[in-house]
Amino acid sequence: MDETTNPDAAAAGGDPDERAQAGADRPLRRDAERNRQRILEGAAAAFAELGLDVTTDEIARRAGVGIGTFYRRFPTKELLIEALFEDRVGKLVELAEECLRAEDPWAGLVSFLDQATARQVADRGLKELVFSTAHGRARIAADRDRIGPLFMALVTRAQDAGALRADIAGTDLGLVQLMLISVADFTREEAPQAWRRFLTILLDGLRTSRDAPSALPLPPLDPAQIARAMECHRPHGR
Amino acid sequence: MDETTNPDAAAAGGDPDERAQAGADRPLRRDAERNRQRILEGAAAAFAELGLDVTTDEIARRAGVGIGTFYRRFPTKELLIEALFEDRVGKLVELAEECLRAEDPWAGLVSFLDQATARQVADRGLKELVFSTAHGRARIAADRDRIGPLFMALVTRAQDAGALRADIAGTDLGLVQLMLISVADFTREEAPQAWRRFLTILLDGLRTSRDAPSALPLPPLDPAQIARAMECHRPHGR
DNA sequence: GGGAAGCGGAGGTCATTACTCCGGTTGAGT
DNA sequence: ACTCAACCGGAGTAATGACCTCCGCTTCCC
Repeated sequence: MDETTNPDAAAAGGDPDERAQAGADRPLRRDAERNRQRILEGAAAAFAELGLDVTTDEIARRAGVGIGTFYRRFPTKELLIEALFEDRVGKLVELAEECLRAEDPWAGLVSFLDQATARQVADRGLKELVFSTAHGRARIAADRDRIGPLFMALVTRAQDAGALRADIAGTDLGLVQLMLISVADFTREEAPQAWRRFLTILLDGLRTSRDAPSALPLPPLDPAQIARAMECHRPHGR
Repeated sequence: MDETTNPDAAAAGGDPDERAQAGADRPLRRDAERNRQRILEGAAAAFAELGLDVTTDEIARRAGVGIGTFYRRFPTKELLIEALFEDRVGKLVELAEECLRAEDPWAGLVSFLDQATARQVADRGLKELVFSTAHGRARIAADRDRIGPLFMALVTRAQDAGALRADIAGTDLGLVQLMLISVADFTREEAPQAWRRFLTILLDGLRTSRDAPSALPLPPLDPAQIARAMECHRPHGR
């Protein structure tokens, strides 16, 4: 169980088959390895679309394998989540660091908000990992903790440049993303990009000053779209 | 069953007891009427706090009555929802009409956003009724449909006055509220008023122009508060 | 004081979800 | 080719939770 999910574990003990260490892959039978990949792919799609609460049956169904196979590869759903999102959250941290190095501090901040939100809109599971400590107790939690200081750095850098209003704190950045993701959750079916309208509006509110409003990147929803969004909107939950 | 929930029904049929029509109240035994009130009160609190998905058991528990009693008064949870929220949604419509009559169009718009959001933040059930057609098929749905045109009127009036940027549509108003409520849901335990920060920021983004940022009505959350909010945050659902 | 209306809550039913078990199958080494 | 351990699939289990019914006892009203 451990060796299928944690590549480092096998190397430690007295492994009878030394070739296992030489090759990068586990000594996993071909069909088993193929199914493992299928599960990873199916789970990634399922988590992105439905969130971390998808049933194991749904994941197995999407992967095209039996439930028994699923549980042999990942004894716990939690282990699968760790395996899948270990780097995804880390990538968000990297994005923040990268945007912190942008020449224009304001542009860096905007770029971060835009891309970080886009990723979480595209991946419900990622959003849930970022905004709740319910899952991901291991490495994911560590990455999550690295985000806070980076928020603060992005904010103060943009403030020092005189672009961002002075009364904003690092913690506001996360809440801004939360707001945008909520809009995206609501309008997903009708206008998946609608959240960008509100990012633009929010940014106009976050600037120290401006004359005219920035151009909105896409048209508003019409009432019929709102009505349809309300139809298939589960207040909270799937 | 009907006569306990629908006051009009009893008057129609050949009711043997004519006094039932004379008095405003149903010929309901005193303890029964008392329990009915308790259920209404308990349910109002439960819906406000936990949303429309609260279990009937929880409602009965808060009301201090048995489940049997609950079901005798309200054969269906849906009937209870109708009875409770019939006017609440209507009150939102009235609020919009009232704000439409404000001397200053911009102030009217701001006032509406502020109060409408505050009511939905204070009452999860109300928010769910407004943003989803899952519940409330009768009179509530009718009231919900009256809101759209009023949004449009509020917007165009503020735009004609030159205060609101021209590229906003009526439908944006609902989504702005949705964003603010999402923040409130997240920060509820730590800083119940935090959403007002973002209302101010959004309004600064919605103005046609401004020089300096408006003062934010309360301080930002600190990282520890965010962390605690993440702890007790159920990604979606209770 | 009598009887209808009402009370409470144990428990039935049904749906959902994480997870197990085992008879049959497949792949890898000889 | 042959063998057997590893693997596969999915019916089945156990736990949970939600809605709602039923019925023996209580309370009110006349």
